[in-house]
Amino acid sequence: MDNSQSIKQRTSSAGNSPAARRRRKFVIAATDLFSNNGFHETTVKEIAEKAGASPGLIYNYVRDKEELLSLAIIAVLESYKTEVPKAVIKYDDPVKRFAAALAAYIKVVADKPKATLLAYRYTAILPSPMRDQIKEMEIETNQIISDCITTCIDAGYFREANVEFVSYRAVLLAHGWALKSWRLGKLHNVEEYIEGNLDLFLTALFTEKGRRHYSKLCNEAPLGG
Amino acid sequence: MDNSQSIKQRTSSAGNSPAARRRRKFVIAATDLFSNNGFHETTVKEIAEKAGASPGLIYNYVRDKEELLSLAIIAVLESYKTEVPKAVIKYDDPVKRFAAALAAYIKVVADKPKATLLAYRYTAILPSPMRDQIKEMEIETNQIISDCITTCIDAGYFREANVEFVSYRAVLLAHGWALKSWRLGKLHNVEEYIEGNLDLFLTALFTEKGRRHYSKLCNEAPLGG
DNA sequence: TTCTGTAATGAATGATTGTTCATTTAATTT
DNA sequence: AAATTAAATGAACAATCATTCATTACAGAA
Repeated sequence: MDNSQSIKQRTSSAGNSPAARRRRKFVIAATDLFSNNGFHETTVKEIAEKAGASPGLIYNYVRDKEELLSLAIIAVLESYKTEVPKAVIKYDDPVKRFAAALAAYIKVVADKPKATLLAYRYTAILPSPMRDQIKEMEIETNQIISDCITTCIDAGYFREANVEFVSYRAVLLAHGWALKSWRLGKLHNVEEYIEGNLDLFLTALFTEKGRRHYSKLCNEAPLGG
Repeated sequence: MDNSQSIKQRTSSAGNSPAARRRRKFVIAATDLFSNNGFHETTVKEIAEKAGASPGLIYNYVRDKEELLSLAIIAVLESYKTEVPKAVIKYDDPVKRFAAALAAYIKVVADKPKATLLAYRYTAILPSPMRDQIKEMEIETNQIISDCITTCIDAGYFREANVEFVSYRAVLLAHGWALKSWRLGKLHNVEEYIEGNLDLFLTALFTEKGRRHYSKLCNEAPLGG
């Protein structure tokens, strides 16, 4: 009868009420099943089972199956947007910041590769406003990397370049870790992948000044962390 | 009653019999619909309509809906495997060959970005033997690029590097053109994208000898084809 | 304990859709 | 023309699931 009342809390993911916690349980279960078996191949019943509840109950916390997908994908993007800045603020040096951002991004992806794939596979089926929100979040994370690059250029460490463009490639290669695993199987470990990509970008972008600056940095304290 | 007889030709895509042509019509219609609306969102009826036939007829040419998906994805990978070598054999110079391979790959992707996305989104739902075949085809195309890089290294133009690793990144960035369009919208044209990526790899990989060699090449005749 | 509102259940519903197959149409042969 | 084979149709079938809702279990208040 009354529509909007029965849905407990429509806040995106925050909150610690019992309602919010139960809701999160459903999202987690759904994420897991969607990631492993695909969205269309997963039934609501299975999600309920995995969350230790009955199928009907899900509809008290979520409008429909699709909303679970939205929430799952948004959680992934949120983890990018949280983890990358957290890594960046630890450093002052522009080059270190860039390196930390790239490394952090790859690590988040590597931590839950299936989740990244989920976003890749299913963003397209979401209704357009939701897609826009997701795109917005992507761009925000990209911006963090862009800023790092811009700072490096301003400091004279990186040569002039289309920043937006370079950062897009960095992000793509980060996602690449997840895309790789099922396309070509496991070839390397994450550390190697991070190092290889960092090397690629730095070698391509450094000015002479940047190169000297960097080798001095490396002698002082090894990168990574 | 008799199963295997009524299916006209189970050959992958070749043949010019009327049967093969009709079969291809279905695959083309399916590819278009799957690409634009998604596999699960497309009904067999729609495919039939688009192909100008009745739903029942499809099953004379194809085992099931899923086989249409297989054929669609395989067609994409086949176009990679055909176009890239075609571009490479036009050149003798190792660096030019690498450049041509990368450019060709990006161009095929850019020509049918939706098709590339199709492969990304739906390979996972295919049965494992089909997935393996697709993976095999991927690797074969990768190998072409790997070979280019190895030749460059042997000639002393590129520095030592993990070849498999570098070629994977090249492929990923090629696919990136398709992945980009719907994630971040259109930022650049393909030509810029090709040039930017080429620049990235060459700057990162060149030895001093390679750099000199390349600038000599560029003065003789501008790259690209 | 009794009452009351909320949480939870899970069988029933209804809509969708891949697939089949009895039937018709067309093409080819005799 | 008649007979035979192949191609094509599309209504009907069967299975699947997302979603609903009548019903039950529960929690706290009076």
